[in-house]
Amino acid sequence: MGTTQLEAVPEPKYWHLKNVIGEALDSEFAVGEILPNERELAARFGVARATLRQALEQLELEGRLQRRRGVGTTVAPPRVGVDVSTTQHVWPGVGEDTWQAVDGVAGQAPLAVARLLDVRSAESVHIVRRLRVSAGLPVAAELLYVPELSVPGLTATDAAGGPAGARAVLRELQRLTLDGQDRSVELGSARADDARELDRLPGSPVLVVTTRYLSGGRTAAVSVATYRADTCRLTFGDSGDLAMAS
Amino acid sequence: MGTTQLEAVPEPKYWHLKNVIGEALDSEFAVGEILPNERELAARFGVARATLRQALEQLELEGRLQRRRGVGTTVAPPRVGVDVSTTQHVWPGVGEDTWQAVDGVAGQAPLAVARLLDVRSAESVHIVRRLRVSAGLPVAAELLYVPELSVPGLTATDAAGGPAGARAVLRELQRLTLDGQDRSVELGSARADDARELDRLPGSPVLVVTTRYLSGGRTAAVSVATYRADTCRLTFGDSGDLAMAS
DNA sequence: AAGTGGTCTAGACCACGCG
DNA sequence: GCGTGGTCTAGACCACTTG
Repeated sequence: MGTTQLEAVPEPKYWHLKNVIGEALDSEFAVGEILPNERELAARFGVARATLRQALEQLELEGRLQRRRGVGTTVAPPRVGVDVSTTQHVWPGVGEDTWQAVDGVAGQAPLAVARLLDVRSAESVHIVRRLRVSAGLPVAAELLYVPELSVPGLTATDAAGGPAGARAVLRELQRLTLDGQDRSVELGSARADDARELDRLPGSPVLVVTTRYLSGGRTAAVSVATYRADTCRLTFGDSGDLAMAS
Repeated sequence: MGTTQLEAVPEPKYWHLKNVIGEALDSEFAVGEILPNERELAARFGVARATLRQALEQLELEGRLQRRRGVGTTVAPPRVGVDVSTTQHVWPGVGEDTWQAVDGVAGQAPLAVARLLDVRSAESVHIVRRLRVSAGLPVAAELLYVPELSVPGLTATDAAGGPAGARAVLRELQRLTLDGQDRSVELGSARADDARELDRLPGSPVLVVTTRYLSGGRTAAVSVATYRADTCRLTFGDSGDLAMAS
């Protein structure tokens, strides 16, 4: 009875730390400014480096910090709004400057994609690799899976081999009538190859946008685009611009 | 010269571990099955517990595992597709069973929301708290910010106090004509109160869906909905159902 | 009370970017 | 070569759930 419980809910140290640093970020740091290094920060707050890192990880997840090995930790700019609205209803690669074709190969779709395509998982499909660039920085890497059935006027050698092959597939795809598309967004972690192209470490959090392109009652193509979760805010608006900047 | 470098690219242990366990999950475990505990797994793989945990964290981020303190680690079911398509163009709370009103209070919007509402940050707004339930489980917690200007026929006492007040605000809002809406999705970490309602730990990854409701050339309301990133896949489709289930 | 995952420590070494 | 963040260890204790 005698003791009044002042700290009834002892919140974790890293959580408290995250909030403290977050507030400091708002008031005492400018975008792009570099923070003291982790060993220094840990010492300053009187915690182990691992605990300090847990706080920084959260802030990076929220897009407020950017950490680069060999360089340091900097204050991140506000997230970029990236338009992924589905209202345009066009095939990938039509009025293009946002996406650039990187490569085209023949291969087989992963199981989950094969199901969406309604294709035997061992069956060979065209795979087009594209990169989305915004303001000079890569924001997304895409794998576009196109069954050979969707682009009959194309040989395997046409489709393969560098950007030219990739563009050939996109061109053939655009000859079909697009009946509709649906799209989903979920959290994922970057595969090794995507991470390399996005200039991130393997496993970093990404937003995975899966789009199914419908034509003639079939799924004509499936796109799996992985967006950097730290720097991107996906926008779907009619009016597009949900600016939160100052 | 003598030694041939077989492991030219030493990938991190936790990464390799993640892949090994991930494959085991596909082949040797059923949904809902509980894994051996972390100390046991770490010993079995010959790594420190922290390293093992790093691998499990990634798998949980990808929605493949579910960990609960005091209980254990279980194999997660495939993510639930949650429809968040914007095509309906309706005010929140119209043909409702997916969302349930929890509470209504008067308060002031956080800075980022105040900017979207074009409202002085100190100005009092109605705040409606809602919970989205899918298949009996909470999947999202929402804060709906409604400036008093948008619902002039409502006193502060009408709006406050439990579910009834919340529903009063929604009802008034529906009297306006909805001109449009736009929406954005980004990664965030759960605030303490959201985490509690979603049955997660504070800071767990969430998908933050911000919706702006436009009426009469103004932003009549802003909704900030946080979805559990581990269990949810947000769908935007015309045809809605992007099922990846077996 | 026992067993689980969650937090935290104090160290060590590694991989990378830059001067 | 030096300083940075990234990985890893071996241990301790805490918070929670369940029998």
